[in-house]
Amino acid sequence: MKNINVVFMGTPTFAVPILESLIKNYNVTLVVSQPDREKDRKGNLLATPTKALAKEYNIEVFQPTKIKEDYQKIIDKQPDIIITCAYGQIIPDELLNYPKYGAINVHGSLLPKLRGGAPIHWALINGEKETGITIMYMSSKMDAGDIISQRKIPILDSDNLDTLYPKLSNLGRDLLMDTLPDIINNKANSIKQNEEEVTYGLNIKKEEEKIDFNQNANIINNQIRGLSSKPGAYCYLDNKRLKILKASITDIPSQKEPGTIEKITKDSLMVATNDYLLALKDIQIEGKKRCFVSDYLNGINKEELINKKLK
RNA sequence: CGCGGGAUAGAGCAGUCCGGUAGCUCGUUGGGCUCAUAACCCAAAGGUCGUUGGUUCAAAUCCAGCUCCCGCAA
Repeated sequence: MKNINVVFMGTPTFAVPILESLIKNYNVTLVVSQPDREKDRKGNLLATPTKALAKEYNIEVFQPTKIKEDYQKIIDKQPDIIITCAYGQIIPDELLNYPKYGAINVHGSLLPKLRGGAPIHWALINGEKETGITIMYMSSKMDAGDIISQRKIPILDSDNLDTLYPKLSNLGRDLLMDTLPDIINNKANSIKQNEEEVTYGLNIKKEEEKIDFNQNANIINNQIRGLSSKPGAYCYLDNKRLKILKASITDIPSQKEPGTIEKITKDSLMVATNDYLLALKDIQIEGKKRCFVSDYLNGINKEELINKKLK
């Protein structure tokens, strides 16, 4: 398979195992990623994860600001196939139509469910019991192309973003490796997506990270799972930002106004919601490191904390 | 030089303003109580107070530089 000329387009950590596997088995001649945007506190730009990996293997990297206008470099590589995974920009038709084996995408949901940039987050937030990977041909519409292959994975109650994300990333890698030979040998069948079943999992907005305790405990818990540990679901305690990284639902009915710290146990802050108490287990207060609630409770006056409200 | 918070025992914190014996809660170890225990009681170990320099009779504390961690913003 080393004779197949692959251009890979992808940006975040999710794409890394997939890219690495491609590098080992195919001839990846160019890696396209979003421009470096993330900075550390000193203002230094950090390389995107796929760029960092490409550099390890001495593969050329291309980071156009607008792929829509700036794609000739990819054509010049004369790819046999373009493989994308969480690239982050809409790719122009000229590119999608160029390679003889087409342009395919590895997506972190069971399409047509959860089209968009944050399918893993939303699968958790929505409380789904299963999700998976879809490999499809790309079309000009976001995540709407014909499906080549899919593989499912259960979502466990114990899963959060930190655990599900790498599972899906590795699943994507495995499915791609199993699917690619069929594509190259023209044995792949693809089917259209059922437009009536389309749902979206668009990128998370800031306001979607904020917790509204005026909901049922399981809804809040799913939000916490879907955002943990980064960016983290948050609320405010004493005007300080409090991220909640892990919680669990109890069967104790809430007595007080939603958001009230109703009870404190050895290892939990029990917060009132619309229905049952939510037991906070793992938190991070603004300016502090993440810590278990059991540790946090060792350092504070519990009497003063009780009946305070999270907003 | 984007804004702000922080660094004190294995963990979470107080003490810093106003310099003078290193504290709290938990954990660990040993002992006791108990049918038993994650419960209770007693005891012990565990700290160059991030780092370097300055002021002082005396610095965790005051002053200056540096390092690292975290939140926000991009």
